[in-house]
Amino acid sequence: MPLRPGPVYVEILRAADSVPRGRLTTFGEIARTLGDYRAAKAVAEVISVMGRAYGVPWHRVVSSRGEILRGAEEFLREEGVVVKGGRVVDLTRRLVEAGELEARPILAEMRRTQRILAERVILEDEVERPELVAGADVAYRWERDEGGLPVEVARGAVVVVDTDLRVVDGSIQISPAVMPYVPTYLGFREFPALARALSRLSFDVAMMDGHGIAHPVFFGEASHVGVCLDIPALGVAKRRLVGKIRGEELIYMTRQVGWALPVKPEGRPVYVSPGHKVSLEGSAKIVKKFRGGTRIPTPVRLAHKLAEFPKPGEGRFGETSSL
DNA sequence: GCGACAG
DNA sequence: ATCTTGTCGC
Repeated sequence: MPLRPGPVYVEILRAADSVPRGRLTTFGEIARTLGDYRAAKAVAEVISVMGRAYGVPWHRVVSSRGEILRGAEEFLREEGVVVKGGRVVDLTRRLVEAGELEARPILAEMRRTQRILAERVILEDEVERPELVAGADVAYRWERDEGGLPVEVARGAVVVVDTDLRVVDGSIQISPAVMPYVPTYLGFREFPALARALSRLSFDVAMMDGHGIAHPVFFGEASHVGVCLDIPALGVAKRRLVGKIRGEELIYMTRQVGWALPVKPEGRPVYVSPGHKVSLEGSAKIVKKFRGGTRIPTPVRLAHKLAEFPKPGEGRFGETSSL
């Protein structure tokens, strides 16, 4: 099966390819063309890692302050662009703005999909007393395909844990990443790898690294996975994406979307939010029950470890540990 | 420099 | 998330 970069990677490269010789654009302009300025950092990474190998004029894409990518200076000079101190001098005059770039507003389309699917989220407990919790996480690595082209690879891992916090089952699934990490679109990035691993196992509720409804359109990764696989799911995150903390409640747009559960009296809280077929109360209850003395609950912690790509020379059969 | 947006 | 040296604390 040949590795093909997903549509978001393709649109980023297409946008860069539409910048003519002697002109420039920015990571942010490309991100806005895709439909969301939040993708600016992802654009920078994709252009710098994939641009040269895919034959697009990567050197014509710079930061909003005119900072150029490493190695771009000689190519820009050759096109008559003046570079001084690692920055282009006349960005304004040469700038190709978002409206002139050739790319589809794919992130805007994905946002619409999130809004539609968010209406399907159910915030009631399907399972009253979960016995088996599936911790799920994904690790990433840039690799090269058979033709030497860089592709980002996802390694999804799921660990099923019982009420004694014992591992009873697990799965690892490797697949090409479908899109780079863009804040608020994490569900799209991780869903394929998670779905492959989750669909091979049986459990009562899935717990993943990320947020559930604590999201700008109430459709974080845990909601995405929960709705699309029609399984109970909840999110556990180390950092906040949206909302304000009031006591232990996480409030966004006048309603509670999750919890900021204290771990130690003075330590940082862990953010918990329902994804699908789990209630607010249920999500906190499950995390407390399956938390083994550490900040990150055991199922997610183990999944995180299992997802890691083995270092060269370590592990057998491509596995980090045996399950 | 500030603000900050999961992974 | 990944890249990475040393450092702090249970």
